[in-house]
Amino acid sequence: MAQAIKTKPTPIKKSANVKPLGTRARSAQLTRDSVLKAAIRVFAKYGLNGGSIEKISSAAKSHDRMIYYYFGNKEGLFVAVLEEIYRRFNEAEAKVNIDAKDPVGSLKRIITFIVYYYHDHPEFVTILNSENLHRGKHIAKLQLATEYSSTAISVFRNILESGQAQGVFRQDVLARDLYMMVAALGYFYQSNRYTLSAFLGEKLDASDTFEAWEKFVMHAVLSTVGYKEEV
Amino acid sequence: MAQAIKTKPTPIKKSANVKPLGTRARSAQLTRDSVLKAAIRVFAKYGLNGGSIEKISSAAKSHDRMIYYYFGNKEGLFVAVLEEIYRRFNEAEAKVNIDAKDPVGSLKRIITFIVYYYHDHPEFVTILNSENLHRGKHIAKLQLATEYSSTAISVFRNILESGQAQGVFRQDVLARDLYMMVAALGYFYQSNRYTLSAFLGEKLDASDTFEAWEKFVMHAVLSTVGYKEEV
Amino acid sequence: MAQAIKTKPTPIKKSANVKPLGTRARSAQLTRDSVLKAAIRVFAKYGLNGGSIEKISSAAKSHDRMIYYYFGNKEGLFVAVLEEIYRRFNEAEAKVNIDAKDPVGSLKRIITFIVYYYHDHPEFVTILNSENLHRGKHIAKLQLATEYSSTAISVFRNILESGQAQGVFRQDVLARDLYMMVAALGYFYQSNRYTLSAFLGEKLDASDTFEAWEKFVMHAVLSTVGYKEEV
Amino acid sequence: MAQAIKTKPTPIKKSANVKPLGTRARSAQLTRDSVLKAAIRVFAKYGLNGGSIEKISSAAKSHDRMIYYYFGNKEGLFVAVLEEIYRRFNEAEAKVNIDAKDPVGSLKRIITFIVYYYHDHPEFVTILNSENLHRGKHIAKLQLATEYSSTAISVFRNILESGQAQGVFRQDVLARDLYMMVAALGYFYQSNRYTLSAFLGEKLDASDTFEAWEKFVMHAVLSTVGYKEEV
DNA sequence: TATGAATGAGCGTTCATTCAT
DNA sequence: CATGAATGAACGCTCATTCAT
Repeated sequence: MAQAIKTKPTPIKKSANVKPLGTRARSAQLTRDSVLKAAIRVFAKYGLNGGSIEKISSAAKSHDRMIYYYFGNKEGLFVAVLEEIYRRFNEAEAKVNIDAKDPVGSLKRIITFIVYYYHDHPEFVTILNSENLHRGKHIAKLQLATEYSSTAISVFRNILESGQAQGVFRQDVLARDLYMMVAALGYFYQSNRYTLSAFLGEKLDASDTFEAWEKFVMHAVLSTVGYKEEV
Repeated sequence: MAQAIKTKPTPIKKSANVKPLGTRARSAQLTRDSVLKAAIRVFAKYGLNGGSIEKISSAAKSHDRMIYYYFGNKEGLFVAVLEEIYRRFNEAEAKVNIDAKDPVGSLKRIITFIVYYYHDHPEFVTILNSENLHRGKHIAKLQLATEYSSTAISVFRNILESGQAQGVFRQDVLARDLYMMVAALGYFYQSNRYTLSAFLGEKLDASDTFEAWEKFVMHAVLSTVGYKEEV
Repeated sequence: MAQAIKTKPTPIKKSANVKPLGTRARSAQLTRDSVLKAAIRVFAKYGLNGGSIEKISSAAKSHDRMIYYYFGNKEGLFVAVLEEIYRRFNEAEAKVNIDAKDPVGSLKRIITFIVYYYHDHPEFVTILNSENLHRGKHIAKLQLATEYSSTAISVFRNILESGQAQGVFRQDVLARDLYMMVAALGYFYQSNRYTLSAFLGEKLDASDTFEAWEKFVMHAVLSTVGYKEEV
Repeated sequence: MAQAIKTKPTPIKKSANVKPLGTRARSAQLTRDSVLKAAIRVFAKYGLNGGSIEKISSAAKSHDRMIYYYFGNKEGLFVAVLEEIYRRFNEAEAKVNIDAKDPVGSLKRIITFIVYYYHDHPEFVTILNSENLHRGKHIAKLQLATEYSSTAISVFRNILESGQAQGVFRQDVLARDLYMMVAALGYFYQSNRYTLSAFLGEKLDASDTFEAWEKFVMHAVLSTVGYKEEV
C-alpha cells in the first residue's frame, strides 16, 4: 500500500533460503505436487488444526502463498489431500488379485492387503481421523467418494457371492459388514496403537505382534463368513 | 483535551456472565469439576489442538486462569481428561454382569456393553483419537492406565477360560485379541462414521443400522471363539 | 510411491473465466478501458486501500498483471482514475446551458447540475474522499487539474459578472466562494448520507427528500448572491 | 500448543521495548484510553482500512492483543472511536452560548463554532468519511447516535424559532436544512481541502483564507434565513 | 500483447500462558 | 480462592508486486 509506513523489521524466514532450482522458476506441476505431498505428511503428523500452512509450505520448500495459489485455502488443500489418499488406496487395491474361482484365496489376499495398507500408511489413518473430527465436512465436497467406495465394497461382494455359490461361505453375511469388519480390525490396530500400547503394556509396533494380529484377523473373518479352516 | 470522566473500562470477554453464586465463592471442587466436564466436551468436539483454553473456560462458565490454577496447563488438563474418561469407562464396565457359569451370556453382555458404550460416548472415541495423534504422550503420565486395562482384559480372560473349560470356546484365542476385536468393531463404527457415511452413501447414524451392526459384531465374535450359534 | 499421472495443476483464481474473445486477443484499448472502469467502481466502493488489485482485475474480467502493464502500479491506476472522473465531470458540465443574458437562469441550471451530478455519481464523491485521505498526493501528478478547475470556476465567474452587470446580484460575492458553496451543499449530502441518516433518524436516500434539498440549495445560493426570489 | 514445534525466529518487535511504567502494570483505564486515543489519531490519518491494529497498538505504546481485550475486534474499536468523537463534538457544542433573546448572535456563534470545530478537528472529518465509505455499518451499532443529533438539531430549531418569533428570520426555513447547510460548508472545506487546493491552485490551509471562508459562510447562512445584515 | 508462477511483507485475529494483586 | 491485565508467538490469509517466458 502506498501510504502505509512499513515499520516491522523483516523477520528472518527459514523458507527464505529456498534453492532457486537453477535459474528458472519451478514448474507448476512440481510445486503443486510437492505442496500436496508435504501436506499429507504434515496433516498426518499434526492433524488438520496442528498442520499449519507454514509447516506445510516449508516442508514443501515452497511458500505459504503458493498454497493459496493452487488450493485456494487450507480447506481446499485438505480436500485435495483427502482425494489423493483415497485415490492412492484405490489404486493399490486395484492391484490385488481377485479371482472368482478362488473366493477363499481372494478373501485372504484382500484381508492381508487392507490390514497391511493401514499399517504401512499411517497417514491414511490419521488424516481420516482428522476428517471425522470435523464431521466429514471436506469429504462431502468430493464427488468421487462414493465412486471409490463402490469398487471397494464390490470387491467384497464379488468374493462373497463366489464363495456362497461354491457353498464355502454362509449366505447371511453382507458385503458391507464384511468390508467394515476388515477395515475396523486393520484400522483400529494402527489408529489406536499408542493408547493400546500404554493400556495393554505391550508395544504394538513390534513386527511379530503385528503379524500375529494379521493372522488373528484372518481367522476372525473366515470364521465370520463360516469358512472352516483346516488345521 | 475535552476527555472528561470515563466509566470503568469493560474488557470484552466472550465467556462473560459468570454467575456470582450468592455471597460465597463457588467451592473449589465444583469449579474443578465443571472445568473438567467442559474440557471433555470441548476436546471431544474440537480435538486437543482445536479445543482452546478460552473455549473450555467459557463452556465451564469460569475463567482461563482457573484452568491453570487447577491443572497447571493445558497438558495437565488433558491428562486429567484422559484419566476421567478411562475411569468412567471402567466404572461402567464393572457393572456388566460377568458369570463364570455362563461364558456365552457373559461374552454377549460384554460385547453389547462395549459396542453401545462407544456409540453412546463419542467423546471417548474422539479424545482417544486426539491422544493417539499425539503419540500417547499424555497417557504415559497416567500411572493408572495399565491398572485400568488389566481389569478390562481380565474380564475377557475369565470369560474365555470359563468357555474353554466348558468346551464351548476354542482353545487358541487370546483374551487380548478378543478384547481388541470387540473394541475395534465398536470403535471404528463410531470413530469413522462420517467418512464411512460419505463413502458408503448410507447414514450410519440411523439407529436400526447401528443395531444391525451390533448383531453382526455379536455373530462375528462368537464365530471367532468357535461358538456355534443356534439358528 | 504410487503417485501416477497428474493432470495439469489448476491454480485457484477467484477472477477466473476470462472470455477467450474469439480467435484474437482483446484490443489493448478495450482492456485498458475495462480495467479503468472497473477501478472506478471498485475504488468507489472500497476506497483506495480496500480496492485491491485483485478485486479490480477480476471485476474487469482481466488479470492482475494487466494493471501493471497499462498503469505501472496501483498508484498510476488511481491517478488515471482521478483524471477520468474529473474529465467526465467537466464533459458533463460543458453541456450545461450558460447564457450571459440570463444569469439567474444560468445559475439555477448550474446549481441543479452540480447537486444532481454528485447525487448521481457517488463514485466521484467517494474517490475524491479517498484522494483527500491521502492528502492529494495523486492529484498533484495531474497537470490537467488546474485546467479543469479554471473552467469550472469561470462558469461561476461569468454568471456572477453578468448578474452583477445587470444589477440582480451583489457585488461582494466571489466566484470561488460560490462554486465552493454549491459544491459543498451537493457533496456533503451525498458524501455523508449514511452518517446523516443515522444521525437525523431519516433516510436521505428518499428521492423527495433529495429534491427538497435541491430546492433548499437553490434558495440558499440565490439568497447568498442577493437575488430576490418571487414567491 | 504442546506438540507444535516452534521454528520461526523471534521477530524483533518495536513494541517490545515498552516502558514498564514503574514496576507495576499499567492501569486498565490508562491502557484503554491510550488505545482509544491512538486509534482516533491513526484512523484519522490512514482511514479504517489503512489504520492497522499494529499501527494503533504501537502508537498507544501497548500491544495488539490489548485491543482485542478491550474492544473485541477492530470493528468494536472503530465503533468506540465513532462514539468518542461524537461525544467530544457534543460536549464542545454544549458550551456554545445559545440565548433565546439573541437569535442572531446565537446563530453566529453556532456557525463559528461548527466551522471552526471541523477545521480544528480534522480527525472528526476523516473518520466520518471512513464511516460513510463503509455505508454507516458501525454507527448503526451506536444507540446514542440519534440522541446526539437531536441536541444538535434542536439548537438550530430553538434559534430559528426565536428569530422567527422576533420577525428577523424567514418562516420557511427548516432547522434540519440549516444544520446541514452549516455542517456542509464547514465540513467540505476541511474534508476536500487537498483536492480543492490542487483544483483551485490556492492553498486552503492559509489561515486568512479560512477566516475569509468563515465570513462567507456567515453571510450565506444569514442570507438564507433572510436576515438583513448591516454594512 | 499477454500470461502463469512466484514472492515477501503485512493483515486481523487467536493462541497458551504469566504477572500482580 | 479468584481475578483482571498483560504478553509474545503463531495462526490463516491477502496484499502489491516481480520474474520469466
